[in-house]
Amino acid sequence: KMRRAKRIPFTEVEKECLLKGVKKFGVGSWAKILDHYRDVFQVNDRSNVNLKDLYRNLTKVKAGEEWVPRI
Amino acid sequence: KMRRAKRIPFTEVEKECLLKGVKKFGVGSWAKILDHYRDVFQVNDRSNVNLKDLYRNLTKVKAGEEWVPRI
DNA sequence: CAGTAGGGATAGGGTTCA
DNA sequence: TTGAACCCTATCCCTACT
Repeated sequence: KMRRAKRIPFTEVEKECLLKGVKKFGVGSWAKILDHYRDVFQVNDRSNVNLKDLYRNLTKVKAGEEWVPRI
Repeated sequence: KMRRAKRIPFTEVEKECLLKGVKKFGVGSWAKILDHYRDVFQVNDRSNVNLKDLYRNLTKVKAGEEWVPRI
């Protein structure tokens, strides 16, 4: 099974589409969000699991940081 | 999170096991290598991340040094 | 089989200190 | 100042479950 050759950081556009998608379809609807913004996410070959991971990262409380609701 | 009390240089045995492990399991299979040679790496409490860092140091091109394939 | 959740592993930039 | 060892964490993978 092939691993990705290298890590591809998410772009600001990808992050914005993910957050808009969560507003539109709800948390956990990764496949729906991926399809709705497929033109954006296909560029870097993102999967529904990638979107789940990005959301987890965007919403997690960083060390020594106050919690702020994200969506 | 606890920082290590002191820096522990890698032994020659540790370096040999790492390079053998890379031949056996491939670059990036740090957890597998750690487990296969656990008797060696447990001595100084090495982690999979430690092995990744060691490999990076062993294979990196030093200043003013010609590049030589390492594995 | 497709999808999601959560734990775990890896990659690569950063940091420390001798 | 360089470099070996160590840290940080975004990204990616594995597996159980539905």
